[in-house]
Amino acid sequence: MQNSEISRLFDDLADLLEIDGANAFRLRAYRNAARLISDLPEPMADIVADSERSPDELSGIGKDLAKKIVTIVETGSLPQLEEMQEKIPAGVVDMLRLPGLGPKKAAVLFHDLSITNLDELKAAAEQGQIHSLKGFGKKTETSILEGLARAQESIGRVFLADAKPQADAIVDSLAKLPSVKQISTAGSLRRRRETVGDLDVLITADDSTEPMNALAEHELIEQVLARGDTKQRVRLRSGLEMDLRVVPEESYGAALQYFTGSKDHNIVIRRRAQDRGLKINEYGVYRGDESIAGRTEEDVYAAVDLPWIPPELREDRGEIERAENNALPTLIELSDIRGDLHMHTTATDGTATIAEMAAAAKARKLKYIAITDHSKRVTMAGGLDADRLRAHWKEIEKVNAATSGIEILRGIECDILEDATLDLPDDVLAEADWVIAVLHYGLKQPQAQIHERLLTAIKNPHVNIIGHPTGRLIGKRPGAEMNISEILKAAADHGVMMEINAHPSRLDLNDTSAAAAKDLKIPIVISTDAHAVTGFDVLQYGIYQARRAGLEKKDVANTRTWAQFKKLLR
DNA sequence: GCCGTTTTCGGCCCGACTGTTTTCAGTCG
Repeated sequence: MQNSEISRLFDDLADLLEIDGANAFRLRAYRNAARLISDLPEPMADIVADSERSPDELSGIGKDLAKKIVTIVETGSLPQLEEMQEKIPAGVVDMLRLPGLGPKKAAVLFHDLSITNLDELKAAAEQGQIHSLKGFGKKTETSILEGLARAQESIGRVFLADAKPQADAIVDSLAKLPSVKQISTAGSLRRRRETVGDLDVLITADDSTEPMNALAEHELIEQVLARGDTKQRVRLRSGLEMDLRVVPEESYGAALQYFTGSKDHNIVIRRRAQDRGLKINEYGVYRGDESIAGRTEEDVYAAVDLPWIPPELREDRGEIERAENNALPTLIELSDIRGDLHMHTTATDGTATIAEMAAAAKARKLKYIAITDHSKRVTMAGGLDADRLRAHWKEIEKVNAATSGIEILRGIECDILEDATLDLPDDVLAEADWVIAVLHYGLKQPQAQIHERLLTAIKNPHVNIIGHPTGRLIGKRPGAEMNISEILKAAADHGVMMEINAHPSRLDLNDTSAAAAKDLKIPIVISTDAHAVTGFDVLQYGIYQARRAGLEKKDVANTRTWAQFKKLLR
């Protein structure tokens, strides 16, 4: 039982208890425990197995939660959760994903209208049954329908960061089988799209029996949905579905190219083949009946006179023309990154101290970090006013002086307020090493107002970068309305950098906007926004997004040393 | 639910906004 799975059970239970109207502090205890467990650097199962130790040695875990954790580790399930699931249908929990619907409203819809899933919710909203409920109105009804429309687009898609570890675990175990020669993921996961609909895995093997049996029995697999000689479809415990394809060695490259996509990219490639009197399918490249390529992807691309194209670029967004002109970028790698310039500590809503974050960053071979806690507007996080910020900076200086091997910079994540002023005065911002300006609130304002806010920040001489520029949360919230290219032009004019926030639910800027920023020669900074020492782990997903944008090492400012980086600051 | 303790139960980060209401509950971060 993984920490993430234990954490998930507590989060699920908290959702259900919330709809059930449980005490808010009890919920907090469950959610704290869930976060604590998922951030825990060692497996909870190890603590349970150790007779000298118990989960309640962790602050935030008491006798009751410790008992539940032991139950989960030993039996794989939590009786209280199952009881609650009997009481409240899963579809009611789904309603919480819609913006504007929280636990109280979901409970009213469930109890008063007997709505148990999103389909029934849609029908009720369309029939106008909702606006007459107490506490609801016309606007709520409309926003429910809008939220449902958006939720349906992203249904079944999960964050790359959730899908990839599962795919990797399966690939790793299948790769160890004696009969398996080659193995790779394909599809949107291989292209590192920010969300993934299902998993595709390709193998070459002498015989499909062993890998298919092994997959059927893999601990992550819940059910085999279909099985033939060359293709098996399974459902994972997480709900994701996966196709395993067994192909002959002479077709591996062709199949990998075919199943990696994207569809649009492949259409252009196949058209090139036609122009050359060739035919490409998942088995190979053919001239008439004769196979002329297919063993490797390089061979397939070479057959249409192209160099191999990195999967992240295969979206028919100009990569084929670039390949033809030998102008493909050398994409940035995780190991190119030298510093991380966005993170939080216990001063606001982080879980680790300055020193702990610095040590964790150093262990990841980073040479510099900026501590960028929240400004005072973010009250829930205990955001810093000028006095507390200056005291915090003193503390950072102290830790920096006492630490070797990594430079710790004094930063701030300063809110751009709804009235287009900054949350801290200029004389304070002027003292910082690094100022990130961000929108957190009022994201629904009209575009003109959003622009005014962003332009105010961009024009402020102390602002170095705009953090998570759109404020989107993938699959949940679309981000503020803006003309991003206009904002980027202003940033380019004023020497303001742009962030790719690496958090899997943000990845903001997205791939296309980051590519646009590159075209304007805006230095891009890939940041983790870490709120815990484990928060640095998401850096990889920021790199994937940057690769999809075609970014090279030189396009990303935090691949430089801090001394070099400083020269980019205005 | 947890914690700390004045060892038995009270306190636990909360301010702004929205849409509802006509003084505020629910949602958000």
